[in-house]
Amino acid sequence: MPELPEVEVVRLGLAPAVTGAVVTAVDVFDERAITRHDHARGSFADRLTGRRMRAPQRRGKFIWIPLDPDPVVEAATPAGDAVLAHLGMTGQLLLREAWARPEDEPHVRVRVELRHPQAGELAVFFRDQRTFGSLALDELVTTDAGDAVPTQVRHLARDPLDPLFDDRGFLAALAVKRSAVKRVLLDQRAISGVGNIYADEALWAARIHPEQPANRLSRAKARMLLGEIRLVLGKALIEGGTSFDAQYVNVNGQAGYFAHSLNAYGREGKPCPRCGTPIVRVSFMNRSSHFCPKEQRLR
DNA sequence: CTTTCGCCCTGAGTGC
DNA sequence: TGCACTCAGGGCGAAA
Repeated sequence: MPELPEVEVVRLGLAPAVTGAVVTAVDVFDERAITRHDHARGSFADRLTGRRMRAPQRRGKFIWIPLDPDPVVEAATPAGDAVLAHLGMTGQLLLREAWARPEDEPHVRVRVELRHPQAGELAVFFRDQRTFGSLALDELVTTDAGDAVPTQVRHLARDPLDPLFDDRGFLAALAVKRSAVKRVLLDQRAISGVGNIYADEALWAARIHPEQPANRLSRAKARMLLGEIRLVLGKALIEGGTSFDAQYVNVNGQAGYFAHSLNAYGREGKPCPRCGTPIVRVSFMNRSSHFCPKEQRLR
């Protein structure tokens, strides 16, 4: 459920607490929470303990926190390394007092204890009900544009809120692909950060049927779609993200408000806010698509 | 190469 | 009340 806006809210919340902090202890309570980690180079806890964190970064739905160079294995990782996090469906990164007990709340998979030069001792809890999320220590690699990203993020396209997002490249990808336009929106190699909720919302705003073949969109329509993607992601970010239940929350455990602003997603049978036609839900790619059957026609 | 499919997982909700 | 079943879906790797 956490898509770009939710993940960005988490990154912004994490930043003041972790930037400059030193990891004093790492407890992994459930190994499934670190399935992204490559154990061949050492355990997650061993590699993270003692390291100093820099400012958190994000691309698409991935967050990472670059670390100051490790004095022990400096040569092995020329661009450095980082703690990488993907929240999956139900992952949460929560700021806690250092004395807070992980066993007092459900699904705490990992606890990272920090000492911050100003804020002092604190802890970050990684909670994850469905364990689709994961943490890892990952190597950074330098991209063509000169920025350093974890190896697991390398294959992702930039996200539409990234100033270096390749508008022309994305439009070209749409123009070439015969698959459903929604499939392209969910393909993180074409555009990252968009998930089921914001794909449905952007398609509704642009009046495009989710199963319209991407290459059948006019250039103008495709450009409008990209604009609506940026618009809906930006609005959701300002509202603190979309929360349906207690699953998505910021680092302080608070829900976002954007669920009230959804026009299509999760509104099956309810009137389209523009024309009143009941929103329909159809099965698509093992998930659901919600759209207005009157305004979003398959051509 | 593209596209599809199955798997990972838990708790809320539904139907009988 | 209880039990079986369905659903939510991001990422990834295997299969077609």
